Amino acid sequence: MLSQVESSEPHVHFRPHQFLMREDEEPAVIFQIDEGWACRYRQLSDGRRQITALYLPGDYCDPQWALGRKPSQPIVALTNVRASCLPCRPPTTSAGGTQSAFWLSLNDMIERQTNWLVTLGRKTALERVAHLLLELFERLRRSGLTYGQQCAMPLTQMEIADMTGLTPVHVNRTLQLMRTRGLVELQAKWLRIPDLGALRQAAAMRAQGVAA
Amino acid sequence: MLSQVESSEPHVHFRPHQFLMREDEEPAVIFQIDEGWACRYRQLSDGRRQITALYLPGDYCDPQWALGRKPSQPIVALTNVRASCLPCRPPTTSAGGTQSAFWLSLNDMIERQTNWLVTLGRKTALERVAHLLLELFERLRRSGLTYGQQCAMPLTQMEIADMTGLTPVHVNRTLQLMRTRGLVELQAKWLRIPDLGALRQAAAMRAQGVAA
DNA sequence: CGAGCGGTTGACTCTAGTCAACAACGGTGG
DNA sequence: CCACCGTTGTTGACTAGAGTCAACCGCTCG
Repeated sequence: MLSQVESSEPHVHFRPHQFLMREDEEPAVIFQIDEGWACRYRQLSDGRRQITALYLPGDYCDPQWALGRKPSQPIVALTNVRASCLPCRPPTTSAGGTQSAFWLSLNDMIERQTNWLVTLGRKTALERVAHLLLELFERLRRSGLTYGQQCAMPLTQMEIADMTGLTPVHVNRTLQLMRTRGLVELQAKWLRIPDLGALRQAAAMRAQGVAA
Repeated sequence: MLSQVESSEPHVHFRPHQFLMREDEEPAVIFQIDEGWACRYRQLSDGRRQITALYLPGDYCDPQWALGRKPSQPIVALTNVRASCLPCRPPTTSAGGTQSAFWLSLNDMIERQTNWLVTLGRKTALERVAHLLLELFERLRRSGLTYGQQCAMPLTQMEIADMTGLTPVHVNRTLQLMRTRGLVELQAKWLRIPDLGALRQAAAMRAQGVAA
């Protein structure tokens, strides 16, 4: 169930539910996801689970490992994952300064995390799910993984629940509501967003700069 | 209402409700809090507010500014604040590597933020408030600002609510409950924790390493 | 063919939110 | 010195959004 990383091998594969990293393990490398989705989470002793980060193609996993101590949360593959292995102390630290793609990606991750604090603390179920689907679409679009108004959406409703802090049942009802309002079309692990502006409004997100 | 920072002056003062940084402003310096409390927050268009970070004495404000673009959230003083001004591109970047106090503090901040994702996503009102009071006490203790089982607690119930994603009314009821259970004594902006272990359990936090 | 997972729906419960009134406190200005 | 006023804290009655429990469907994969 645990990944066997060979330092001489720059690529690794993982199956769904396979760990990329276990809690309190010393990371040997930082992964860069080439294909597939993964997530970081914490599980409480009574079973409640919260997903705290989602890793999509192109993402570093995890950039924070370059900063300090051991990871405090496990990371698990959600789909089949193909990843490259980078050294844990990226040369960018001393070389390219803080403006390198690597450090900017850490900045982005912190930014997303902060946005989720607002969503989990203050938003309704519909706003939460809208935030998630919107973020997925826009991140995938930046990586060229969208097709018109559509993109892949392999998450189960259970996983959406663990991401949005809701129960699977309520996620289901919320998705129904969004469908009837024409905010999203979601079926067969495929997402279509008819009106991005409407979804952004439903998510109560900050207005998005066009040039960004 | 806005701070006047002179680059030749290494110290600045702020009054309660005064901004250390406004949204989308270009930071000229990174503050290090010498005294007092501040917070970062986001406010939604309908008034809902979520505090996303708390800055206590010793904290950098904000370490993330060394990484990238403009801050997307305002920072405001909660009490009187005295702070030092550090350059935005800390020499530590190229010099001391990623193990410097500065980068470790960024790591800590991300860690705390991740813990709050779990709390806001999955925990009950009592667990949320317990998490907050516990974190405050332990951060202040690390800075030598606790006195036995006690520490300062200048936050209003309104601010606790904006931190924990609750309403002020419910924060009040929750504090009452915690008082009757003997978990905390809180009065006159002063917090006493009779049994740290009990509070940790009530907060449903990960068990804390003794040596940490 | 059967088991198990993911999705759907209904009925009911309960935690937290809302609205409203009032008390306690602190600072300000007459 | 004290009356006034805004802020903070407290309490009660009621509401609503999300959780719980349970049943059932459809599909995929051994």
